[in-house]
Amino acid sequence: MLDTPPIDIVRTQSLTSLVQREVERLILTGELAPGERINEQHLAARLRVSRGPVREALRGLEKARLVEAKVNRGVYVRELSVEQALEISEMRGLLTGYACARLAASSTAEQRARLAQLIETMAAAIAAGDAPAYYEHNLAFHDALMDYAGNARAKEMYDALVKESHLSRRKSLFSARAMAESNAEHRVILDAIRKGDAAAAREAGERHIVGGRRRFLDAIGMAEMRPG
Amino acid sequence: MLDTPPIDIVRTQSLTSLVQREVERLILTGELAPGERINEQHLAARLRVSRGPVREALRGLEKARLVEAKVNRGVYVRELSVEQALEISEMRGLLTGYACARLAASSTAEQRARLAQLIETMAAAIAAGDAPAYYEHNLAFHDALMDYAGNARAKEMYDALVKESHLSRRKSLFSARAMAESNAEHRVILDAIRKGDAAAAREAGERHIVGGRRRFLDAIGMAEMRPG
DNA sequence: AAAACTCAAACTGTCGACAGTTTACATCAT
DNA sequence: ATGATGTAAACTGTCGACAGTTTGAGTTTT
Repeated sequence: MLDTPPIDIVRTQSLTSLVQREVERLILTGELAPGERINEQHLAARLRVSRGPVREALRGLEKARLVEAKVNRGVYVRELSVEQALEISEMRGLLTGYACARLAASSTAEQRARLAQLIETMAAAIAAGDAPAYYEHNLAFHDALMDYAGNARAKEMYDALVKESHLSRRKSLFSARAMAESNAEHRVILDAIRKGDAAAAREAGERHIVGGRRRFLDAIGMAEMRPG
Repeated sequence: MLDTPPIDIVRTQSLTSLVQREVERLILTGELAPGERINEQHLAARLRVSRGPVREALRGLEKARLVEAKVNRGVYVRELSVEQALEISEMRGLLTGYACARLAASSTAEQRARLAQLIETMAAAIAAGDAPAYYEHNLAFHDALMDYAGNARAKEMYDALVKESHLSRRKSLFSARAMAESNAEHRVILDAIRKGDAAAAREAGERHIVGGRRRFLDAIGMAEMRPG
């Protein structure tokens, strides 16, 4: 396994939670690849911990859908089929649409200003051809949307879906054109929110994810799976 | 703790999964009440199992939001605030609306027939004043909706939300009037699906859950918290 | 009588070990 | 060479034990 620094004992939180966070990090960054087996003993030795906390952490990650456990056969980083990835994206779209509708119904001036600011930052990233920066601020924009919507449960579900979507082997490397398209949709969303048009905001939020899915499929050359 | 039969060792599945299922059952049936502490040692002794599998099972239930773990202080059956219960119901409504829209866009004759059949069964239960039967078939109706929608992820999220909603201490004991209202909404949903009107189906599905929430609030005498 | 303190019992977090299963390799047969 | 077979190593599932923390009863102090 990989060279991560061992975890030190902290009395205010359990080793399990630390292991869980660390393994989650390894998965989300791709250091542990989808389909890869996670060896309990090696992982425990790596983190200078016994197998107990490791097993508990893996059980948690299993429920979070980041790993799959096969009885007597070990735990594997979950692999996402294209179909599963699309389902996840559809659910993200649903939640995003919901959040947009809620914001259209009630949002503060500061919230709208913050969203506008993020859109401008993304525009700057596109102009600079800085895809990683775009990616980062895009995440922040969607986080803000879900945050401001005021439904904690919705945000948690959304966050879980985003984590899960990282299991997709295909890294979403956007072209400049795709980024521009995406950010234009962000503007449509914000406009609808500003107008207080909940139905339009919802539609724009859902469309945005559908558009993201299309851009994703185009990027991996599976345009034929476009939603019909 | 309670008098459940001990779990026997089966080699094809782990004790952890059996313990998890059993504790989940205890929680969903209310034998373990929200707020109640779950003693690892007692539970392990009850089920004739060591603490390892019990701890792993509880870790899974924590991620499923059925229990909460406090470091060094044990695991408690989760308590739901009214606000949290409403958030859950809102998410159920969102998913239900989604499923209805999908079904309006594409469903088979058998599926529509099955839904119609469930509605008639519920009508019979109402006529007979059989609230438990209504409750059961209502669950089946909503299960079928999510099943037929064809998005496995959506169904899993929905199922998780339903389980979580059982944490609400207020048991939803419906009056005959509430049941009749609820079933009338079922008919509206099915009509929209039959007409292939996705927007109407979605609206009907969401309204149905909102209506359920109103009936719920009426029942517990908190009408003032009606969504505004 | 109420609050602060003391100490033992109870409990959680963690560990190392054992049993049973799976996996991988070496050997043998074809 | 290829496939089947047997065996040892590796790994998972489970258990019992120990250490540190929390809880609660009993005692002392104000």
